[in-house]
Amino acid sequence: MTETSWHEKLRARGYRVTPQRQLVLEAVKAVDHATPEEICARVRETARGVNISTVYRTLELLEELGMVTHTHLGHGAPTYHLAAEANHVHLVCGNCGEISEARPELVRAFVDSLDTELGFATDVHHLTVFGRCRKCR
Amino acid sequence: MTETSWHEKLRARGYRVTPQRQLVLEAVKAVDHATPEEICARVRETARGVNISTVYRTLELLEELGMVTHTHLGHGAPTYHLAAEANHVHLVCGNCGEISEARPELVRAFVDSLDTELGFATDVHHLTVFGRCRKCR
DNA sequence: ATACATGCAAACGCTTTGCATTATC
DNA sequence: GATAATGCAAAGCGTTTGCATGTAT
Repeated sequence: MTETSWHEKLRARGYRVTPQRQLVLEAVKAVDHATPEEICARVRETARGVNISTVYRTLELLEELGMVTHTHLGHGAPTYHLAAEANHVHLVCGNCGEISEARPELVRAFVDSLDTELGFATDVHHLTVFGRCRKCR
Repeated sequence: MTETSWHEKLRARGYRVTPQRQLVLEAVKAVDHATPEEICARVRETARGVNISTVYRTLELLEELGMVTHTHLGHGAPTYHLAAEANHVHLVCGNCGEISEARPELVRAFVDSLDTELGFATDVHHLTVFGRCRKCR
């Protein structure tokens, strides 16, 4: 998505283009798999502060617009990343905590069967698989 | 698992068999997919109270012993159920909130491929798939 | 000028922790 | 009797909300 097109997307829905919203989106691009706190910290490295509640409100908005998605990788805060880059699945090791990614091809058959057999449309972006990695099993 | 065998399992590890621990396990059996609060409430229907912090400590213990597992079905508190009954996968609709279950056969090929290709041993009990149900897509 | 967006602080829901008391072993 | 488990209350973390102020349109 180009710079101008998402500005228009905001305005078309009655939302405004603000520095904070641009900064948060930049931070999500820069720091993949970042928590709201981390995004807030990242913004503060380059610009004068953005409030944590603004970060939450902005992430909610960006998610509604389909620009970012979030995933729960552990017990704590969720992590956000660009929707465009979210075509993989996360594997989280319950023992060592390592987070790896599985290529989308590995998931396709599973997603297809949920669709054809149950009519369920999987949100692959949001899919996280817990278990044990090669080293820890 | 028989009544006596899990008592021995507790004692073998230096844990004690207490009324609270038995009540919490009974509640997990009785109310499938219950949150800690719900488990606490359920116990209070039949017995004199169990403190919420004891419920948390007990669920952690039962999970460590491999007797119960938990899953995050939404944004709120996790839900607990018997590990023995956890051979299905949860499908959560992000629109209407409906929670359904997929038979383990539908997941097997996916789990197998993660195993053979990446050496990752999936904890099927913990797997929750977010998306849109038939009615909401 | 008119909303919408922000910052701040307070409240929130869920969970964990410290410590004195109680109960199992 | 020794030690683990409980209850209680306070604190913790992540998140949401109300409201006055600021700012994009």
